[in-house]
Amino acid sequence: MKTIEKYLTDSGIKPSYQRIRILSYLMDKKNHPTVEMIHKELLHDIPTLSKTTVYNTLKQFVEKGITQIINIEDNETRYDADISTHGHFKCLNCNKVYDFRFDNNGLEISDIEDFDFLQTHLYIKGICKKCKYLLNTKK
Amino acid sequence: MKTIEKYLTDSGIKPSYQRIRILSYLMDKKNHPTVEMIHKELLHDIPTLSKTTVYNTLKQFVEKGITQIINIEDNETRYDADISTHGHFKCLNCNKVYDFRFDNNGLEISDIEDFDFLQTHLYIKGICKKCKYLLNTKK
DNA sequence: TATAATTTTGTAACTATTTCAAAAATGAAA
DNA sequence: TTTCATTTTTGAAATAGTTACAAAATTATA
Repeated sequence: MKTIEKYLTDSGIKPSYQRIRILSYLMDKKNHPTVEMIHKELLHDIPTLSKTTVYNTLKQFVEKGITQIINIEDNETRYDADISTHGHFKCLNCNKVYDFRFDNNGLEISDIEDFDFLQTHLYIKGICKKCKYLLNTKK
Repeated sequence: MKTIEKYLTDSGIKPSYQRIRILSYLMDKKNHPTVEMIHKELLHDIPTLSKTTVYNTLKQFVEKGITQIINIEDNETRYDADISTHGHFKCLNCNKVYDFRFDNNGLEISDIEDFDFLQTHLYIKGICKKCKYLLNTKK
């Protein structure tokens, strides 16, 4: 069995064609896509693919813990098959979402000492390196 | 002039009755409300208050920098008049959103070294102290 | 007081997401 | 293979949060 099929099976998800393709998309592109983006892109290869399937599949991936939700946008949800602890940077100029690593241990937190932490989401917004130089040369 | 009116004026916002009431609500309750919550609550005192006004007012508050958006929920936007750098903890059991302080300097970030940071949002989800004990005693 | 500018309101439109039942595909048993 | 049961996908309709917009109401200005 292929790696991606085994990964689904091991996560308790039957590896249907649609599920394989959606997970592959997430893993290959690493672009933190919206449902819209996934659906639009895969429609080229799977003309019958419905948006509901994309929604259902992603919900299942999240429940089974192989995909995480990114709420860096105000209006729509993005998805990430990289479930390791990492942060997301959104450039307010080009709107691209970048991954970044951060040290969870160095983080000094007050006021919620005896709470149980299950998920940590770190979002930073600003201007990315590319846009910074681009905007500077424009002056 | 009252403090809250002066705060609005200083921020470049004309202190209309609705705006004063909405900002007061945010500052007094400190409950990271949704538009729905603000509207429902203030409707008791201002029966003509429209949801559009709440939306417009909050949008203006965010633009003028006296309110920040909290995207800890998947579906709806929450608002916070505390614009100091602080994190938000959401209890997955009771759904309450807690504030917490964290040391921004201790945060070691890789991969996005030359990026300009404008906003930092730290969201943690898990089980709060209250629910933790409550769930334990239930066993 | 009359007029202009601003603010609020309510309806309609829009968009992301969910619900749900029928159709299609898959799996198991005979 | 054929039949029946189960699972998955699909598409249409419903729902919910948000925005657009023009009319009404309020406030500021001359």
